[in-house]
Amino acid sequence: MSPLELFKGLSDPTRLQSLLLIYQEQELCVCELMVALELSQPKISRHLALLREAELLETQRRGQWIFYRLSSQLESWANAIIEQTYQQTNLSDLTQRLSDMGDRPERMQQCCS
Amino acid sequence: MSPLELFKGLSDPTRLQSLLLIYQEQELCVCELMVALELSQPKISRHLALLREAELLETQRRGQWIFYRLSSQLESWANAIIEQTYQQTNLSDLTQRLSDMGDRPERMQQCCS
DNA sequence: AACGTATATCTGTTTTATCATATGTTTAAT
DNA sequence: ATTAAACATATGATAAAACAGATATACGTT
Repeated sequence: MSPLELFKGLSDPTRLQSLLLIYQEQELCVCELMVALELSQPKISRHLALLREAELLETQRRGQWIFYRLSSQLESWANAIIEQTYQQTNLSDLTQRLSDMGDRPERMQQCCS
Repeated sequence: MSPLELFKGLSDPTRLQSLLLIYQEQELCVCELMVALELSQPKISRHLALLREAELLETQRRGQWIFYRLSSQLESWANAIIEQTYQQTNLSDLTQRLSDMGDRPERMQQCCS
């Protein structure tokens, strides 16, 4: 992945917020992002597909949910840029709506942090 | 300047290369970027105008030339992202064409480094 | 059947490229 | 001094391309 592809991925508010929130939460599914960003399902899904095609995100299906997380292939410079951006961004509204959300899918136990 | 604006600015190859080369060289005028990137004058000029409107670059006229450099207002997180991107990018072709260029505008003496 | 997600299609908007031209500066000629 | 030419850059207009959003629908799982 090149810097240009990273910047294209992050140059849209839906994608930027989605990626940063996923970064913060380790992983999220589409329905959680819909609630946090207050956007329609196809809109979220379409932007996540772009981030996945850019190899910024990867997916894992667990039951009926598809969880998105940062690609495990991400190089360190890309991680550093995401971290710096995260430090610079206020996600409190999104985080709030996420924690107010009912019926969130259950997570696997994080047995070995 | 927000992360989103920075990423929009850097999400085009002409703008990304121009900005990184300016970062490396301290300052450059349009005619130097034309040679280094092998692109037309209006194309370079337009993209630089966008970067200036995004407050990523600032300009200074000296004689018939207009020099572009990184904005002195840039916050440190933005500088850090640019530096990381620079480390990750190979500008040797551009740098080569720049140093092969004849008739480059003269620089002020850098008296006090 | 119900739920979560993806995708196709169409539409409207934004972005980019190109050509022509305008602005401002320097140099040279008269 | 004044004018003209040459040069560097910016910008207006238009066309082409890329992108984003909405609705409807398809797919896969429970």
